[in-house]
Amino acid sequence: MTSNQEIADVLYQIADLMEMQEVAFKPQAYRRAAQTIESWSEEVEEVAKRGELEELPGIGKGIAEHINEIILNNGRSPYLEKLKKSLPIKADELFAVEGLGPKRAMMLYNKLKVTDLASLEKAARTGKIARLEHFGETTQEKILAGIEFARRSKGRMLLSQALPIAERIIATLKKAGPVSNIAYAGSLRRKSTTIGDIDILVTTKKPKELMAAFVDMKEAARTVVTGPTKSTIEIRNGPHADLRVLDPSQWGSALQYFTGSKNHNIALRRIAIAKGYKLSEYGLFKGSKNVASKTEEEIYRKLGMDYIEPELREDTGEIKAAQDRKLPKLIGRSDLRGDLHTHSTWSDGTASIIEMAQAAKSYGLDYIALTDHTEKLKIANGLTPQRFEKQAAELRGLSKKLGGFQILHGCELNIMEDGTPDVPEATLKRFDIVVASIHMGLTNDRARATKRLVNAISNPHIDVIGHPTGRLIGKRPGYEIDLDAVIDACKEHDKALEIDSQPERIDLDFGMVRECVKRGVRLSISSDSHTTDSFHFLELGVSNARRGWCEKKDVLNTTSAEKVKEWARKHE
DNA sequence: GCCGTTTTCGGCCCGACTGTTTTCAGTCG
Repeated sequence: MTSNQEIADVLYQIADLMEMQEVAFKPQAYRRAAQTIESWSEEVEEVAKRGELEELPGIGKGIAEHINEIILNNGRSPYLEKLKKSLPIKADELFAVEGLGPKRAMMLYNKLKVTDLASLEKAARTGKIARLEHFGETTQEKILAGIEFARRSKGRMLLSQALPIAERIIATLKKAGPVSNIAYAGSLRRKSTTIGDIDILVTTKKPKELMAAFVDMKEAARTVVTGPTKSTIEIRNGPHADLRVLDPSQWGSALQYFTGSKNHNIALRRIAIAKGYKLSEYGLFKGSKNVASKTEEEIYRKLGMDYIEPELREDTGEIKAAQDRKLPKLIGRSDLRGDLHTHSTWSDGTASIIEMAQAAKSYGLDYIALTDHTEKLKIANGLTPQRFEKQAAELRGLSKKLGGFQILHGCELNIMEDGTPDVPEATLKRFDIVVASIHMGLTNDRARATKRLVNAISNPHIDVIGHPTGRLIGKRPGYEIDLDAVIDACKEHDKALEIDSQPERIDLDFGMVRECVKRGVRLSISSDSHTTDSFHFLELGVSNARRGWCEKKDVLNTTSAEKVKEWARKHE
């Protein structure tokens, strides 16, 4: 099986090399196709088998042929290899250096035989770049700084890491001068799983003071660029951050523009052109007349569509849905009434049951399911059937102290190699709800992992599959699963799949969430809390669910504790 | 190479900032 990411990477490489040879328009076409493929929730290899590649957006006859060839050769592309022979450049490495694009990279290759990051660094350190025509000392210095940054920032930041940085910048700016509007935009506002850099927009009567405060922030390691309306700094040990100062009359168009995504904006601008408008960050224009720019809402309205929430702006069908007035009414944090996956000191949590319950209550929830680990997960101090009995006794004693807040008794059991639980049936029967997860054998192949999950879903005592793909963002990809087969099993047995909201998990990913929503599979958004201060992770899970077009009705824990128990009881 | 509210050819998003030019190309988002 050749993964979607592998196919997309090949197409990206083709685009890079073509761009360096100054091939017109094709690079964009290949990149657009690559983006479609890496965000496609179904395996593209399956689409290819059905002969339906050309139905995917941005993929026509030519690229479909390339994809078939890549699949046939197990991920290798003879076409790319031929390109590389004529131009042996690691373009993706070089383009990651700030200020280096196709033209300059080509010049460096022709004059200095620069092909990758190492040879680029050598050329810069020996002063050869500064002596080239059209380059200079300053450019050489910038390239060296860029190399360092590219090496350090390989892999993007988690959403949960970027959010507090953005909030700190906003707090600093608010102290520096009067601001009428301030917000973060970009992938942060769209709540992407990972974030490349941070975009802050502001309207103010004191632009100079705010720009100065921004580049002088104590978190800033250096200034990358600075101008009257735009500055970029590098956060110490962190990402780049941009500040843009705007006129209040252009707040909506600028927020729309800088929120992106790029593909969403390109699609919008095409629609604008078709309607005789021009859309930019300064507004929607008919000739030289500004017809909408104060709010995002009026821009979308003028373009003949409903307002599109930032989380949906990826050009994956949201524009058509907005035109047809068929956008989903997205779930919000306040729709969640409980949390169906939490831990206590009985297994590997850091707080007692009562502390966890009180924390959940003050976070605004009505109930939690206590789902400590089971016996086979030794490293997490998993509970034996006897200890679960004792835990049940403690729970009975607690119920009076919680003033209406409910604790469901559950567990997070281990799905063993053959798909069976590591808990005897008699013990399983006593739980209000059972979450089942794969913790061991994470390297199973696709067929095996799928079979384990399907077996678990078919078990009448199991209600929810926890972190269904086992991924850790930036650390391990997780096991591959046949989502279709898992969805079929969930539909057949009316079981739920979890969106685990731990920042490095966010598992299911939004692409798979969207597939579940489309097919009517119930979801559970849970914090997987091991500490009293983890319940706010639910906001990350909700954002991810929103990116997957999820509504309140799709999520199990938007109902009452009683309804959840009733649903679980039906399985046995 | 892809696509269609200009539909099978002829387009393909738009503007700011920088460095090295001495009027603009390259890069970025």
